[in-house]
Amino acid sequence: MEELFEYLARYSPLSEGSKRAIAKISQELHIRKNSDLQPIGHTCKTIYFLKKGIARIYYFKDDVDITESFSFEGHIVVRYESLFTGKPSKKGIQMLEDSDVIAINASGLFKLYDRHRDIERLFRNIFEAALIDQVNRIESLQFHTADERYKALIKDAPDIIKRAPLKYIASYLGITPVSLSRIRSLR
Amino acid sequence: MEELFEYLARYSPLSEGSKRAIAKISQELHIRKNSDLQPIGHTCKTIYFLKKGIARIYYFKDDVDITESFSFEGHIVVRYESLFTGKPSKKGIQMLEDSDVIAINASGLFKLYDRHRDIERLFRNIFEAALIDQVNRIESLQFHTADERYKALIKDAPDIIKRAPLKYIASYLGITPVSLSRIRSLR
DNA sequence: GTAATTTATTATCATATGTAAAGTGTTTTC
DNA sequence: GAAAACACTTTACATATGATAATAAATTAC
Repeated sequence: MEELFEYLARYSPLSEGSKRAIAKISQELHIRKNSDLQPIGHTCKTIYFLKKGIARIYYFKDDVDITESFSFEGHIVVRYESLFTGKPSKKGIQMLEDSDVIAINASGLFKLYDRHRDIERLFRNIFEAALIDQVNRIESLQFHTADERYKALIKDAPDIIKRAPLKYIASYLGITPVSLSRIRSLR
Repeated sequence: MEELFEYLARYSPLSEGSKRAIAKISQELHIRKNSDLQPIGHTCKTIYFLKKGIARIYYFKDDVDITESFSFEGHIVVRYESLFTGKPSKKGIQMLEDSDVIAINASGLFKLYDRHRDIERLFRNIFEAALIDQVNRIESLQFHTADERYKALIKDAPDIIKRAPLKYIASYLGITPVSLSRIRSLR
């Protein structure tokens, strides 16, 4: 659990009691490469922290597999639109490598908000940071070319090329694998 | 202020004392059509509630004016990436009509969090909802055609066509005005 | 109210990306 | 380790969108 608390401490401090409370509603999981951490159709009731490994959130649009986002070790994975609405998500979470994950029970966490104000504040800060990330992603999608987005991705996460199949990277960039191949062949 | 409190009540309840505290750090403004509520380059230190009128968040990319988002009466406008980082925003907020706005001082608001837990909780809820909106916007930009995005926009906000210049709508959709003209002429 | 400016449309041509199909290389399965 | 499945690249052609320019329509300024 230590990695998780190091991550959380980056957002705001937690009392020892709050840490114990979070530990109590969390459990460590090992997930095999290519298997689903959460399948499509389930309601998101868990906040996952990636200790080791890399994940993607994906869904199907007209039978085409679309990668909405990648998440790396040392970060959390959440399907916000399901977690905060309580509705089933049409998105799944798949691990792209054999992975170690800490699963935090979300309804348990939200209950802790009342008695542990530092926890509520901490997760408010985490979700505010996530909001910033999403705004920046929109900017990237709205007015950068596919080529620019690809360059930005490999700058941001150079090892993504080695760790995720190009077909997933392509749909993440909003293009087809064929088009990504073309972009890559220009270098 | 009543419209503001009706809006806030949709997210979670506020005590009378909390309402008074918010009113104290808020002020009503009248803004002329086409003028900036917040110019580019300023740090976002205010959360605006639109009583009447319509706003856009915009910025310049390579001298081209880009509309990042529209906001309508009965909703708030915030440049999250600046509000939560404290960094100057490269985005401005412009009113597209003569407008009535309630300006909530953000640092004043954040100070209220300590003594008014209902306020912290309320704004956590508001920002969580904003996070959902951004996730959905990403999905729209990532895997819908410009034509689909245009249809979705007029379904979502039919009067946007009458109230915002098409050039702004075009850049919001991630296309040029010429391309938007083409899309529109197909109907 | 007229002139000047801005906004929107249309046409033409260029470019980027999509689709489909074929071929090559890699991984998985038994 | 061979066969099958999958991933990636390349080519050819189709389509959508961009860039530019000309024109028309609407708005703004005086």
